[in-house]
Amino acid sequence: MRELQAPKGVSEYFPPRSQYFEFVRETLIDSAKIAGYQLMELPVFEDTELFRRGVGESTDVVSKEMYTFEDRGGRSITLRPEGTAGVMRSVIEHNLDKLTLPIKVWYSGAYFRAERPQAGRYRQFYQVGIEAIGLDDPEIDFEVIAIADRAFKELGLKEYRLEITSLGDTKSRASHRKDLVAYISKLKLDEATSARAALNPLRLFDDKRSEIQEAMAGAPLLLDYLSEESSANFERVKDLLTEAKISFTINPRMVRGLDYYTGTAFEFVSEKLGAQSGIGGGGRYDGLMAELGGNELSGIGFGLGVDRILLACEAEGIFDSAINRSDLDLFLVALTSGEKSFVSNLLNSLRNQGISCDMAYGDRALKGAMKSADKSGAKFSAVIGADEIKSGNLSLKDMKTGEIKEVRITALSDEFNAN
RNA sequence: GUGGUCGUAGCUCAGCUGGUAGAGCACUCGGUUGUGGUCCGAGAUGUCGCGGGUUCGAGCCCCGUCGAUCACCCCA
Repeated sequence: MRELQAPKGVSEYFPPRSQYFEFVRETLIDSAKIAGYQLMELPVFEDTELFRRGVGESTDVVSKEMYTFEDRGGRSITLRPEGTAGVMRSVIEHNLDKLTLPIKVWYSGAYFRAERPQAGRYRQFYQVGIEAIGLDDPEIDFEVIAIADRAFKELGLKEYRLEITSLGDTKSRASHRKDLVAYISKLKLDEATSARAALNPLRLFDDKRSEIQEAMAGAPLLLDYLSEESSANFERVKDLLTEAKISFTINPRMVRGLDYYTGTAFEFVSEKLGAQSGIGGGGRYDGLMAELGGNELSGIGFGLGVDRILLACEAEGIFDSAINRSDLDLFLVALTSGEKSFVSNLLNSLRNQGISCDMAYGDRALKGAMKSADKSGAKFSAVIGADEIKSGNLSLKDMKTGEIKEVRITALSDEFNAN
């Protein structure tokens, strides 16, 4: 074991793979931005109470997966396990709900859950999320789903599916729950499972064990209990998705892990990942704002798992053809150490003019320096020796074609700005 | 939190029934005068995850531990 190593279960991204991570994250964010969502930058830690009330005591996330500690002032602090609760807190705290509605925000960052690590499941993971608050309308439900779907298509993902359902309103949920509990009480379950069912009977729908799935086959479905309004909303969302040619399947057994969801709920699942195949999910939450002490505003949002989406992209071979994503225009090589300060200055002045360029550092032989030029992925390279400095001309080499053309050193910036 | 598998050079891995380590890739240098990507040659590299035990002797066996991985639970 190394003396120092990263804590268990964290994901890290470094070159060259970090460029794909960045690409994925930026693509997800762009999809939200072009729909009018604005940045919300929030703390990674919050008062523990926020998640207890916001996410729900009955959830596994709160009951056993939070990183909670006491700070120096004796306050109970928790590393955010998800993003929505923090957004709500901030909206309420800064009275954003008094402004024009809906509030449409996006956010991105690290989240923390103390789970056993697994492929696609990390203790620190990254999400891009959006929330549209203060509007209860199928149109906005559709918009939120479409933003996620557009992001995935933009990335080039094909092997994924969208599952949707409606979790109904408070009344429909209550009557369904009553029947479901009655149904479950007749089943023979082991201790752990019935304890889980007692906390949230819906969980049993999600159990992967075949005996449980068989036992649940005849269980009453929430979709059959929807109120007229919920049902009409759900129909409208489905129609909009169909019109937009966003394919989906209805999964009446879908369960969301956090307690606050109501109404439209959805999940994007990659076909190319293992057990942790959910690449994004979200839904509507009616009672959350009020629960946290704010106005009775409804909202909808999603969280997209950047780590898993990156994994899915790789599994689909999306980056195979992207051989070179380097941003460098030019790579300079000093022939001998005598030209290094000249090159260094030239480099600096080119950068001042907005040209992305780099140079071979250290005392490497020309062959080695050219190798680093190659590896840098720069579009052009140039060797600078005493001759070039004297004449003021250099040979600009196109690294792809090998073509060389003479350029005045003073005209270098024009050469690149023209492109 | 539960269970399975695994942990050898920077990376991917080989190492027979225990005798103190190897390959490919990558890396560095070179193949005569200042141009990379192919080819050829040379070179460097490891406390075999860590700790303990068994043994004359362990990378290979046993125990523990840390980590990874896969599944359950749960979820992004």
